[in-house]
Amino acid sequence: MHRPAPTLMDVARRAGVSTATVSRCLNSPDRVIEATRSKVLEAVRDLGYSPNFGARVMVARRTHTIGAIIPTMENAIFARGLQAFQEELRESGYTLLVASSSYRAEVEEEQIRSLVARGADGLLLIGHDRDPAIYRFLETQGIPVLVAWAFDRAAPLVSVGFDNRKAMQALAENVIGLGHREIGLISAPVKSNDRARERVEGIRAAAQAAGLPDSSLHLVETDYGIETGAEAFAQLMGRDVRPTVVMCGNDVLAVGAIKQARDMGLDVPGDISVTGFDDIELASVVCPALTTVHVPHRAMGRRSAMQLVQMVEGTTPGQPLELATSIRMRASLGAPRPDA
Amino acid sequence: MHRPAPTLMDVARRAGVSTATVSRCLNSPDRVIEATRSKVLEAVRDLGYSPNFGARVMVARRTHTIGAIIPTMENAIFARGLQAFQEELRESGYTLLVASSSYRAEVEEEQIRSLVARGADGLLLIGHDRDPAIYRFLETQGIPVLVAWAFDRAAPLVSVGFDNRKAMQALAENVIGLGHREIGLISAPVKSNDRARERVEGIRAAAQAAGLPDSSLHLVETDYGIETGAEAFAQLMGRDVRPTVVMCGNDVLAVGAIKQARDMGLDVPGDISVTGFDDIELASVVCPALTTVHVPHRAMGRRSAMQLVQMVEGTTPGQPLELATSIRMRASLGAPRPDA
DNA sequence: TTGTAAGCGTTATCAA
DNA sequence: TTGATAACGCTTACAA
Repeated sequence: MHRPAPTLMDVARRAGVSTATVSRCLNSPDRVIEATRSKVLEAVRDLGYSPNFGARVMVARRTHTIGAIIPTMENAIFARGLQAFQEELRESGYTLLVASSSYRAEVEEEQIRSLVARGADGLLLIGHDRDPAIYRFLETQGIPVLVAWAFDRAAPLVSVGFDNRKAMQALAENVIGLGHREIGLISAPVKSNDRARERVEGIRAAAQAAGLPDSSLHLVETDYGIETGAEAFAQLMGRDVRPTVVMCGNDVLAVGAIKQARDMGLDVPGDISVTGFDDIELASVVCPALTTVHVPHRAMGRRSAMQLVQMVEGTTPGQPLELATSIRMRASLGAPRPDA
Repeated sequence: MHRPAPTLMDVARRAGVSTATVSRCLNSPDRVIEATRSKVLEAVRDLGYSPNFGARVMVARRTHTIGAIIPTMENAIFARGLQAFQEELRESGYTLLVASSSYRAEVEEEQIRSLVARGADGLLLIGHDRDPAIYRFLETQGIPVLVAWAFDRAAPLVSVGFDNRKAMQALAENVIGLGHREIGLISAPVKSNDRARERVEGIRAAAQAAGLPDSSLHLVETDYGIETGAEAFAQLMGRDVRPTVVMCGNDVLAVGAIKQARDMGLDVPGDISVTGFDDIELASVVCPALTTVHVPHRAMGRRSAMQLVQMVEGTTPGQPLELATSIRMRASLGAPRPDA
């Protein structure tokens, strides 16, 4: 545990050559004669040599590493997209380093600095909402940054994602079209979370367009989780005016809502409709299956990786890419009871 | 994008001091007087300076980085434990780097080398099954390695986890106790996956102990996924002897099985019982709720982090820790039909 | 309290 | 084809 790792020098000594030759064997094997090469490679194996990354980076100025900071790993949404992101990166010869911020802005900032310090060649961030100071920092560091899971052509950073507002608005229009007039909303905290905020705004926009008064929207904010979704649902059901539908900011909250409805003996969608956002596996497994907005997570991950690699390699300045979402109509959404 | 990042030298020049002083300001601020310090810190801010990790590591020989390689990110099981792992690490001042191997041994090996090269102070691996050569490599590198999600006191590496075999055996005993005599098994591929293998063996052990012939076990191996679980289930149902229960190697496969049962018009557990392993959120959400083995993922993550930090800091040589699992009896498991 | 200078382990440029 | 040797950006004795 405390034995120092072998260095290039150790290998060179053992093989009876110079460090330069060892380095060449490893990096451009054809520039070295066969006999020397095999001698060196043998020494490498014997010693279990592995090049020191720090030293290598210091001289090469490139780490072939991409950093990603996501709000949480404990979340199928990011996990799936990230897996695709990493697969694509790997194919381009890059390694992915992941950190999670637990949805806390100050932790995210710390992680950004940490990944930059570690020499990440590029960064993937989720959403646009953050302290401008951090953008200035990234600017001076000259590190390409891509935003995913959101799309905003006007934002300071290039994004590959979808329009959260538009997507949720489309779903809300459907909901209102079915005749719902009192709409419950369960949202993740909107502070420093543009995705959550935009989704709520999408619903507002749809309501306004349909001529519904502001009072017909009943909002509860809560942390991400099945349990918290259930609690928020119970809270909504306890209010004076009961909504006929509960639209949730994501599938996990929605599943919590459905669970709570079951526990309260309410029929979904007979007594109350529920919708989600993301279309993770949970959505099609829960009973009744969840009506939700389908997000092309894997495509977003892959495209983000391609885009970011291009930015890092200087081929392009970074092009915003908007992906389409679609609505998955499933059993959890129905028309409100006529007598309600 | 191509502007070189500011160096310690740049900061020193701007603040009109030596590089040593700048370094001291950053690392031991009390060894420098207030006036100088503020001058330096101002220059740091102006320039958006961030220390070069490579250079720093080269001299400090410590990265305060822990690497983890998991089979996949797209999986609530690892995600939850890993989130806890990272939270605990953060509290101890370590950064987590995650890589995923897509369940491929050769990719895992590549990732191990990559993380080692990046100067990870310690490594977290999943399960014990891998090429001995890689253990030799880790040995020569002198890097502490901890195995999680499995427990085996006899294995070459210290593990923090649970006994997959014992856990599954306990569940199987329950199943057999209910009267099941023909048991379907859906397992992840057991090649280089000791967890999967041990779970199957647990069932075998229980069957043998109950005097069931080997022929009463009907095994299908398939990749991880809801869809693949569904296909495997359909395959089992198509065989000459229909099992009365299908035990799955994990919850995701089990949910696929339940889904397929529904699609085939089979009642669970009336016509066929289904069990899982892991107790992820999916398990309690699916209808009917899934009987499964509860694994203390978060605790495992936290304890692994604590253990690994201790190993890295040389406080202890690493102590194996076995965590207890328990059985969650839910609606998906019942007694077989008497007439079956 | 601050500055000077010697490494840390690589890679790359020259010469040999 | 190979070997010296000078960077790379930082920390840390040691000197001042």
